[in-house]
Amino acid sequence: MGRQPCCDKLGVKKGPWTADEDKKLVNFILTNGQCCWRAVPKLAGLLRCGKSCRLRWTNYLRPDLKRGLLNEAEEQLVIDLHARLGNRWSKIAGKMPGRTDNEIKNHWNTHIKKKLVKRGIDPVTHELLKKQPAQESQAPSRDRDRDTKPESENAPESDSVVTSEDTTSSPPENSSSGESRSSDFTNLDEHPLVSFLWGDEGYEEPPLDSSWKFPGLGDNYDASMSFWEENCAWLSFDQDFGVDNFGLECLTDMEMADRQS
DNA sequence: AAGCGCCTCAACCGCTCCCGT
DNA sequence: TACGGGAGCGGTTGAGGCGCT
Repeated sequence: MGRQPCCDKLGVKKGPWTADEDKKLVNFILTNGQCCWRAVPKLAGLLRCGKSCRLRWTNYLRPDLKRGLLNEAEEQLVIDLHARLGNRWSKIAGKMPGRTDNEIKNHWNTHIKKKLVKRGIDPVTHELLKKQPAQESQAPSRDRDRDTKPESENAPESDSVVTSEDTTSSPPENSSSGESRSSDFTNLDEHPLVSFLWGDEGYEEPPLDSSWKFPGLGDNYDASMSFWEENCAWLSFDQDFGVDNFGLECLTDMEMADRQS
């Protein structure tokens, strides 16, 4: 139907985000909250399309994001949820505070899929593969080496479908996107994200509030990033995301919701 | 030390869903 | 109820990183 593109193709920047752009976006969202994404680039002074801004925020800049690889419990949780929900990554991510759909999707495609195949499980149906492909995967290859961590590799597969019973270790108390956590900061000075972003030298002060500067931070983006990672741990699993439980109940709820839809 | 090939993951694209009118 | 517009979702891509030869 020739839908209107989400943004003018002309004059819209693509590709990796710069620290400067990140700062502008974060400044804007922390100040104004998430309004309509279409308007964000213009208001924030970015030459990006709104979609791109939303993606950058939800997948990378959001304060409540955990970073780093999924741990074993999280992986198992992903497997369980995938068995129930299929490729509905956003729903899966919704049950894993601090993780994004993109992150989970990537991890699934690059790690979990392979592991399941190695264990003789079809990653699509979560049922046992007819012919154990374990042997096939023995073929020497570098990535196998990388993947070949002892941890779950030897897990016996007695069930054709992976169940949730063994995921009681799953940490998240609840779900909910936690998208607007930034509003919890009454003083933006205290916002670690602002802190780390200011750590980048050479950035021109935005017209918002010069008091946001944090000279104590590192000089480069990476250093600041690690600062951010360290200081935002509280935003991950320790945080109350507003949903009571993250056990099987949530799955039941999901199933109910699915049935309704 | 250099070159090559594979892997990872951030970002894009296009479709679907949802909501307001 | 139908339509249009915006947001969200899932699949895909490609640049950069890393390990092996």
